[in-house]
Amino acid sequence: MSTVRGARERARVEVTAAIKDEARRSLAAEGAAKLSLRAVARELGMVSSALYRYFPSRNDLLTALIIDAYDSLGAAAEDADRTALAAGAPPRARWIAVCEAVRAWALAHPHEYALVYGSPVPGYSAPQDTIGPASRVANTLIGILRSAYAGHGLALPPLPAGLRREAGRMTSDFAEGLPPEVTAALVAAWAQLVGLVSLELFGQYERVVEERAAFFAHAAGQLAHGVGLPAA
Amino acid sequence: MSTVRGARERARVEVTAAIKDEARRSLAAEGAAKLSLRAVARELGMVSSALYRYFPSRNDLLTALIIDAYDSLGAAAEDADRTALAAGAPPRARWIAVCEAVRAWALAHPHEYALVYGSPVPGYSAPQDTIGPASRVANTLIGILRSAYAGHGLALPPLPAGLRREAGRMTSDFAEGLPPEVTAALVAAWAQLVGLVSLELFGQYERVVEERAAFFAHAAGQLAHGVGLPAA
DNA sequence: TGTACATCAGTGAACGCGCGTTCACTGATGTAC
DNA sequence: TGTACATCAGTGAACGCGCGTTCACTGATGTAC
Repeated sequence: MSTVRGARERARVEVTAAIKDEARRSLAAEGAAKLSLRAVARELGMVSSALYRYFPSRNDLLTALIIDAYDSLGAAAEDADRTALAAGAPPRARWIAVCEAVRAWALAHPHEYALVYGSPVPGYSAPQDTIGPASRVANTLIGILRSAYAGHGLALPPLPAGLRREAGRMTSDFAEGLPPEVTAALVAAWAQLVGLVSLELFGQYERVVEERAAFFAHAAGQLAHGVGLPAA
Repeated sequence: MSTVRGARERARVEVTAAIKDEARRSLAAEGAAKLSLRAVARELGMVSSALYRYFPSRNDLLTALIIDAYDSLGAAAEDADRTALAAGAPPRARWIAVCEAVRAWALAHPHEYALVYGSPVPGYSAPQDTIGPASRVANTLIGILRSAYAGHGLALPPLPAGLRREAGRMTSDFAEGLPPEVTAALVAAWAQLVGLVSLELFGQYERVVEERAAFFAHAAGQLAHGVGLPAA
């Protein structure tokens, strides 16, 4: 009953996937704001109204793409960490591996990256379902810092008075067990990581940075330093 | 001849400004991808074809908005630095003042910020004219580092071998006079600054960072540290 | 100062296009007896 | 195993909308003599 579904159910799964694949292709050509159900249907040889059997509206299709993008990016980050960990890498190397994985995924899926980390799509607001997938990358980074902290500890300067409460709240909200100054540094590093990737991807490195891989590797090392994972 | 223009010329300047103002308003409501000449014209009580007397196409209007946005942001950064300098602030305080000015401008003009630092508008590619205005913020930061370097110097660890050439090239391209490791750190800090502002603005701080001003101030201090401007 | 002409802002209609969504329908697949 | 009915994927037409851009035009402003 749960393994062998009927032809109807199997077809449904396949067509749903085909719609999302085609929508991702359309995303790449036109951007999220111009994602069009009719264009997707046309490309699939269906009539546009048929898509409504699969997604109740354009926004629901967008939501599905966003969740998939977060999940795909999150999986890439988790894989990179798992691989580094299996190779016996210390926390700093794991951190850098995850940063590199995020950048690599973004370069491979620029429009899905823009979908989640670019400017918001006008008229669209992400529903609750995106929250879980959205935090996978951050959780991976938190995991690395947790094990570093459990190992040799993380030495960071104390927080300014004005930020202690907020850092405490953030810690108990999503980074239980870390010292608050590490939590604060982590969030800042995460924002900075996204900044590095976004600027490269959105064309701001034009005429500025040429050797982008080397530059990113250096910056990722600085980020590691910023969260208390200094070199050597 | 150059001071008192005819009624025609004065009208042209005013209508051009009115069109851009209305377009900025429309930007805020719908986003850049949906910026519509017809909607702008409608709002101004003109007929849509009349706009073609002022901008040869939709893309040219977009370009004008982008240049204005870069200029407005650049002016905000420069003002902040001038003010800090006039108050006798040391380089680190000037750096932080400029970062704060960028954030404040972005919060005040979120859609213009998204226009220049958000995901690229599909089907639009920025022409040469945007390059100059685009670099005003970076140039302000470079100026601060130059005077810090001329003063007490800037102590940063040496660059990894793989980045020395690139850092040298960047230095001679746009930061003549700075040590290459400072140039590299500056570019990374600039990307990270944009990341901090973008994430806050694009809604990624939801459920994560609450006391955003305090958090940003702390992060800006870390950025200053990263370019060799440590506290006290 | 007055006249003839050139310039140009703004009009209104049109072209050709694409969009999201609804709805009554057909016909194939699945289910209960 | 066979029949009757329910479910549901996909169709095709339609609604009502908005878009960028072109074009021939009117009428006011500016310029040269």
